Amino acid sequence: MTAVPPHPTSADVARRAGVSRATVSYVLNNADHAISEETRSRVLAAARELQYAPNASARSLRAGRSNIVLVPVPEAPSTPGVDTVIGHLDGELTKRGLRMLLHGDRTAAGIQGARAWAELRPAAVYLNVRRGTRPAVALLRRAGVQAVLLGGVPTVPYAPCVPLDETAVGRVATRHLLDRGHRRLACLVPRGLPAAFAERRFRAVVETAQAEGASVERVDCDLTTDSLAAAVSRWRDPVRRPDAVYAHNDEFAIALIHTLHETGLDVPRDVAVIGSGNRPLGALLRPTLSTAHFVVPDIARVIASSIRRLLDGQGLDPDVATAVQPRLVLRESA
Amino acid sequence: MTAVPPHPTSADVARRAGVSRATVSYVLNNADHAISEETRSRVLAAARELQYAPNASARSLRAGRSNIVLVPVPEAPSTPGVDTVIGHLDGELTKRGLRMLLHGDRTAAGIQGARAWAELRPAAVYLNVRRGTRPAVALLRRAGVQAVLLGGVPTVPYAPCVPLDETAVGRVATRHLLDRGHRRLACLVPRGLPAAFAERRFRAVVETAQAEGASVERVDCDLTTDSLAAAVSRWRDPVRRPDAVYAHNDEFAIALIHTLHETGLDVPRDVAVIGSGNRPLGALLRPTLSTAHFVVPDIARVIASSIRRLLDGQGLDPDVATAVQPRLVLRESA
DNA sequence: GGGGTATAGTGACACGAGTAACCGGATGCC
DNA sequence: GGCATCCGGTTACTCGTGTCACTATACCCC
Repeated sequence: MTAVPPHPTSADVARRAGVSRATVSYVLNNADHAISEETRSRVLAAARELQYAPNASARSLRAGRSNIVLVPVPEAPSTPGVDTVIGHLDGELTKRGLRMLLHGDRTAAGIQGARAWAELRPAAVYLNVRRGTRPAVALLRRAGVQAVLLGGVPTVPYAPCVPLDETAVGRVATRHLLDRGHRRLACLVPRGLPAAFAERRFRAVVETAQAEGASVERVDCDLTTDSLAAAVSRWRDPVRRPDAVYAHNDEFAIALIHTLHETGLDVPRDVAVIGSGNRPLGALLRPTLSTAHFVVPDIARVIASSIRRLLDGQGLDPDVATAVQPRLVLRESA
Repeated sequence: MTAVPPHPTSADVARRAGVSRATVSYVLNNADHAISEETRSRVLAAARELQYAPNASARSLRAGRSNIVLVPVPEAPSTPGVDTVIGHLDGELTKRGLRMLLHGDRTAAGIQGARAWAELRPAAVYLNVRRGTRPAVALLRRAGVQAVLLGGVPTVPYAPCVPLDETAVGRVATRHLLDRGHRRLACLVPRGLPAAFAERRFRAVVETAQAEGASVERVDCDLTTDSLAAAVSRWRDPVRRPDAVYAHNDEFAIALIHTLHETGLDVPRDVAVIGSGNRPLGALLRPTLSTAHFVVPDIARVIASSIRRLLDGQGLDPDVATAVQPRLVLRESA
């Protein structure tokens, strides 16, 4: 391991171009400071030759902020679709001159996490409303974070919020089942996921159903043969069988349909099944899967645009409300 | 939006504790500098009361490096499992006092990307060997990045490398099919993925098979009914039918098995099928799916430990070689 | 020739933290 | 008493950048 020369600084560029460091700075940030075309090009040439890259630490120390948008993400991208939102978000933010950095948020909970994020002095932070408690937001604000944008429900008064409601897919799916005339529903409640997550979505389904006088059987299960078979076996008896099932997501829906077939029940004739997430496999296996899902690119776009607007002193993107509405994809299974 | 007070600095802590800023620094970094127990606790109390969080920019500017491990990730987590490696990696790095930040690498290609990463002056960068060209690594080194660790094959002479070979799962799966006596193989080559990715894995399968005198039919397809059905239809004729198929990954394997059943072919009696990735659904649908996969937690552990060791001036973790070997999960389909 | 103004460029300071060098006082040892 | 040593703490400099305030030259106009 030979000693490597240190990275060139703006002083090196200045020396090489035969000008002062201030001039280099003005040129490279093309500030509106009069600089002759000739020295400008000399500076640019020197920077290129030295492969100069400004030191982000020094820059954000001086500026008091960075161009970083920090996105704390949960350890496992368990929620299907969340990972893809983030993938799209990166591109959208880049278009707007910002740099997205992901940071696992499992390492520090509560206010500890906020403190860790604050250390980076990002320009903006986009995080789940559950993590964005009032003290956490206050801490980030004091740390100089200009835009703290929350995602999720319920919306809170102390920070702007993209009302991205994961339970909405459950509601939309349920409403479709009701529209088709089903009144005896069932809802899978996965054990593997964080309990509160599955629980909330179940409650949304129940509320939607009860408003129409429909019943909802609760089916706790996980993604194993035994678990699903046990749940399904008692549905052989038509009296105990629901008309339709909301399977929480497409993986469970596919597995459920498979298990129903093995039990001798047909989908959708005996039981209708609907999932959520719009996974590719759902369009492929027979019967093809009906599903409710978010329009990921639209959501990513309004989040990025809202962050940019907040940094520029404006409010949320007005398209937020429509972008967060889930869509239905109707195929054979329900 | 009311004006918020700026974030407290170490000077604020010093003022509150009635000591100098240097003392605060010594206490908070518990350097081996004699400080009385009494002032130490006064400083700690002041820091806690002010919710002081050090400014990472200032710290890394002064130190010339940060505790950041930057991991540029491709826009789409195309390789199933790569995303989960990263999830595990975060935890492993945190255990070792490092902070992982993910950065989309689609925004800037080639040396441009390296320059963007260099701006953050991370302590370490872990990136794919394809992105880690010689000039890119040299640039990072000159930018003060202490540890540049590459992942992937081929290994290169100019930087330490974790030889994580995505084609290895294909080889292991193929070897299993050969061991079972299959000599007429087929291999799915997905169109959706980056071409080179699918192509490399296909070639690995071909090489492994030819060494044993077996043939490999190439099946270009994507994850749609039409595409798979077209491929499978000509297999109704036993003369043209392969003994066994490597389906590239578990999603394709599940879809393929489904299509084969609809065509009237049984798995594994008529055709054996093996995937890779060890997805949960594979253990569930009938026939249960055989699959080759990487042991994600082990891989994450050796990567993290190697980064830590490189920062400490040591070499790669000696367990790297064994950790990157893929494992077979044998179930019903092959 | 004096005063105003635009142009091109420089000097110097601040941002927040880490740390080498220094300093006064108490203690120990011959 | 004289010298070294340890303790507890401070002063002052540094990292790389952005930018305010300033200088110097040239030009124009009354």
